[in-house]
Amino acid sequence: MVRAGLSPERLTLAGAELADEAGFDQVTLSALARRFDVKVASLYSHLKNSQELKTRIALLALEELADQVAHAVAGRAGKDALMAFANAYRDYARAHPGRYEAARFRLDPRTAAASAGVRHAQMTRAILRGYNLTEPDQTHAVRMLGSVFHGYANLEAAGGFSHTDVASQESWVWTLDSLDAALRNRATP
Amino acid sequence: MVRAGLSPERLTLAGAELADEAGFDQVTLSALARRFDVKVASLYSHLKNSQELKTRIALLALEELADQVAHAVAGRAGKDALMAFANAYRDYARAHPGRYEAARFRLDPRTAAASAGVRHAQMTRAILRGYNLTEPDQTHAVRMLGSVFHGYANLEAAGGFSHTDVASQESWVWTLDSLDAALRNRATP
DNA sequence: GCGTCTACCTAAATCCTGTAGGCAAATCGA
DNA sequence: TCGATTTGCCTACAGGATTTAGGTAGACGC
Repeated sequence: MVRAGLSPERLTLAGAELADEAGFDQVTLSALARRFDVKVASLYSHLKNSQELKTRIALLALEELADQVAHAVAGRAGKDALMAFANAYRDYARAHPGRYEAARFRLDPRTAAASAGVRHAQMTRAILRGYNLTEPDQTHAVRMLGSVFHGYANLEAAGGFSHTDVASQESWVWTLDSLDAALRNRATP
Repeated sequence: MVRAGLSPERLTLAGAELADEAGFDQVTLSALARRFDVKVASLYSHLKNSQELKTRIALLALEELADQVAHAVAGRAGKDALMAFANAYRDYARAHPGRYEAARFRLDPRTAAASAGVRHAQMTRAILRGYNLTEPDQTHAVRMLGSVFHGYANLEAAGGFSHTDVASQESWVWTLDSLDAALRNRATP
């Protein structure tokens, strides 16, 4: 009986790949067991339950996304930083739809507070420094940007933008231009 | 043996209520059968499978949402119409979280084309008439507005805006003000 | 080499989906 | 009103996912 060499990390990674290939809701312990050619019960030595698997995939996705955004934004400011941030976000959602979906998985508050989600909020605020907003406007802006990025990625993933011949890329740039203008408008002199 | 008086319509409505109470992913034929005190297999006389149930709930939600938006927007124009539209959208998402989630359920293209989703798109374009946008700007704007509304409702439902003491309502108004300004900025003279 | 730990196993309970076939209530035609 | 047909709900069953309990054999420390 050769051992498969499972671990929470390998299972999480395989789960993330499975999510990208088949959708986050197709990520089951059974599917994962098949992928490793192992019996389902064996996975319970490494993961408490399927909830933990999903949580781990979500945390992985948040981490990866935060890394990519951080890398994209580094050394940029103002509109340049805004565009880099938004593009990193959208690119990740397009390249890793399952992981992106996982990143939206509802975490319990304690887990969320310890996740890379915190870095996302910090980076968003960092972007906004270039726009000279005072509180509470900065908080409002964080929420607005989060909504647009998330909403756009979501609708695009759902195929909502594929029924006209206007390219999604153009709408995206147009949207970011509009947001930039709106934020500059809000700047305190 | 008293008959329960099931029908696709009653099942759909009960499913929608169940979604609001417990979440769309908790909507199962089993749960529905329990609610009607009926055996699961009996439901298959009225619904092809659980996919059809979910699709019907999604269509119901789209219909209801379109009705509410249409009612809210009637007789308004410009920013007034934009606010009414956006508020109707958000209010529905808050009052009926499960149905709202259902409205985002991925429909196959044929079903989607015959759904109230079409009315949503039309109404969004109607709102934008007040901003005097030419194509393709109008399409871009439709996408931007859809993203913001959807993204905001989604993040709010996920509890993403409950960690600071800045009221979500204020951010919402601020966001709508910003969008209005951005759209006015885009108007062709 | 021996004992312990642990990775993976079998077995089984529970729950959800879906199919096949049966009985009785509702309905309709004469 | 009575008989035939339709149909609403049933039992039975099969398949797949989750999860727990308990067993066996490989890996590893001494």
